[in-house]
Amino acid sequence: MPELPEVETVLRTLETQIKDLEILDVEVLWDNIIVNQNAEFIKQIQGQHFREFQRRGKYLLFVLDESMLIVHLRMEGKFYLLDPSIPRDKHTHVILHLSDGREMRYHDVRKFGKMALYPLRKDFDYPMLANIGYDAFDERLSAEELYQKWHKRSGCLKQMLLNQRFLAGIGNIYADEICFSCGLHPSTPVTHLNRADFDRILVETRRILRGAIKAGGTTIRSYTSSLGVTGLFQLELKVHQRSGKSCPVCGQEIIKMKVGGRGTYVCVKCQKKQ
DNA sequence: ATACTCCCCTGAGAGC
DNA sequence: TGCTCTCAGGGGAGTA
Repeated sequence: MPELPEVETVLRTLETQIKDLEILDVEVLWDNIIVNQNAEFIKQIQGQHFREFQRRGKYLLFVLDESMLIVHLRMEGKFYLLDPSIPRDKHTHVILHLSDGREMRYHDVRKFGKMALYPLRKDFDYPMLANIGYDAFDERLSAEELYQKWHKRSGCLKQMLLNQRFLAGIGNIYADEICFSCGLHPSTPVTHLNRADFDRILVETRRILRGAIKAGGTTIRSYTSSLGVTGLFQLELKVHQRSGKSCPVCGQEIIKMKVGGRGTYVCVKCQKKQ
């Protein structure tokens, strides 16, 4: 699943490919991908150009001339830039016809992805972003604030990392890696974490996400090469999807368990529950 | 306000 | 071999 590093990779790759191109026309082949009214979406987006490329958490933000196009890839959303002569496959749901003659195709096996178009505004108060907090790299986000907001809440560490309301961008893969890197068991109740733990969590979160961006993201079944870009961070994963293999630190066998209803990988020797 | 559950979808893998 | 069943998974909507 594309998380912050994969979304960042997709965004930067697209920027080199489609910046300042015009959207001539749009075909929507599966209505539920579009959040607002289809007819409106198609009418408004025609004739606009891709001007700026931004990201907030796992959301892609495309600044057009007069609108903001916001996309969430969810589980398996991908963009392909292809020549129109290449046959469309059955998982292609939205097609933007670009002024350089190529098609920008939104491809999504699960059809979970979403895109919406809103009039451009400076305050970023778009409905689709209403429930997400600071991006993990936002300088305004501090361990102190995270601590204040979280340390009295119910739930465990992994649930906190996956919650996008305060800290946005982490998904299942990086949540596991962050927990491991901090030496904390993912099911540790948040109330058991102290102020120093929050410092470490935020530092490790940023370190791991930065490393993953540098590697071009993680390529697993649900996130494979989009736009010809294949991430390599899967080679650096320490616990995620490594059940049965040995912990790179202590050699203990990594186990898979459920935490907060999510498949979770953990080294129970390095990650003691607190 | 917070905390659950359901729902959207399809393909992979298990079980028979 | 081939069918049917179960499950994963981000996040919004609805409900307690």
